[in-house]
Amino acid sequence: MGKNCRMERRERADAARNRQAILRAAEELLRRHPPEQVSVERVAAAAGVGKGTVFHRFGSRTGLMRELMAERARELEQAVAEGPPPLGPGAEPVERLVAFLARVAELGARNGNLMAAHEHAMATRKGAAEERRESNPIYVSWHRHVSGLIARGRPDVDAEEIAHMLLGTLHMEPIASQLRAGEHERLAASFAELVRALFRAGGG
Amino acid sequence: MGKNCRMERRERADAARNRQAILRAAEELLRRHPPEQVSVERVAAAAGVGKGTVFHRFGSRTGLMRELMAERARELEQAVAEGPPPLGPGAEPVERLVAFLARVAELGARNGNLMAAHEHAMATRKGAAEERRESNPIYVSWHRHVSGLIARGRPDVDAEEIAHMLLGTLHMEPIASQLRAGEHERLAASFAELVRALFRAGGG
DNA sequence: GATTAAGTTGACCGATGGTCCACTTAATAT
DNA sequence: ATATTAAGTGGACCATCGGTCAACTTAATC
Repeated sequence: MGKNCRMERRERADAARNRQAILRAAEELLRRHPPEQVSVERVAAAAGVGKGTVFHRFGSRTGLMRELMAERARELEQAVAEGPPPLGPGAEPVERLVAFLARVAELGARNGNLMAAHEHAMATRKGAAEERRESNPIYVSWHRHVSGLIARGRPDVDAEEIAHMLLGTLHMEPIASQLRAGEHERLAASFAELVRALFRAGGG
Repeated sequence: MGKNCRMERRERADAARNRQAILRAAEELLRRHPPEQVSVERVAAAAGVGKGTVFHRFGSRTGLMRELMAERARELEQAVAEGPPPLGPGAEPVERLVAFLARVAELGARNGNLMAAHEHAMATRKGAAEERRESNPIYVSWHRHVSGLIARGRPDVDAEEIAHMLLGTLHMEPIASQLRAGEHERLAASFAELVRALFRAGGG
């Protein structure tokens, strides 16, 4: 019952170091190469570990990409939950939505091929039912946020469907490559245009 | 200079037969299985031909999917160019756009995994610059139509971007699976909602 | 029936995501 | 310090994929 009686065994020090090395290596490779060229083996080599280690840590290519994405999304998630308006609570739904989508676009722009890589990983053979069914938790949380805001502003429309449509944009190749080039303002502007039009049309 | 002096050598009879067999087999497999499980080899086996024949006919997996997609799109393309309103010329841009997107949704619903398969094929390693740059001609033509209609109704917005956003919807996994389940009306309704809101917001 | 270009095929290639297990090593208990 | 041991590691190995190719067939022509 001493101070070392932790039930949850911590991750070993070398394991934690390797986890970081792998994540950083994947990040770096993804910044410079299209996702289909960033194989697990290359990531492992760049991180200075064996391929098996990557799979041991992240389970699958999808798992690695998911973790990378989660890392990027955490900051945004917090800003949404408890940050200042218009992103955080307090502002009107329209403004919150516009602000959120702008940030998502920016996040897409800063992360190069990450979104595409995750999509690509999901589309790959092995991970059948389990991996793909519940999709990725970040998408789910984003979708909940967006569809919640839409529902508050326009209770009469199919908010969930429209939220899927808006977020789907990020996974589109023509737009993704635009984001990769840094042009996130263009997407943000069109997001704003669509959202404002939608809210105005019903609000009177 | 007799009656057989055709310069354009026709496709041989057995080749034409195999082409059809391959297309139909791919169609059938795609109706029942997720795209990543429909390998070229399986298509070939189902069509009763060798793998090499598929590549000889269609060049690549992408080429096969593209052809399948083109086959499905031809009918729609013609209806748009010279059919009766609201799909064809004559109706207001809003109505044409709503009608067009409804048909696109329906097309997606009837074709199971075709869109996803094409996307999946595009994301696959080999076909680097050439295959991917100009994207697929069907998408380009759809995009031109949609962005043209938007520009006519709302000259002040970024029509090309918004057209990408609307069409991008079809490539989204949550919505694609909805379409696969036959629920194309739901997508069509949200398309209509968004488009009407967009046009109303600017038209006064 | 001969000629020939078009078509066909399956063994083969390099690469990928993922598995496995013999081997190391960090954290603990003594 | 040393022993114990569970966690971690690495890379040969596997099935499968898209794609290539050279030897072989065959449909269309004269």
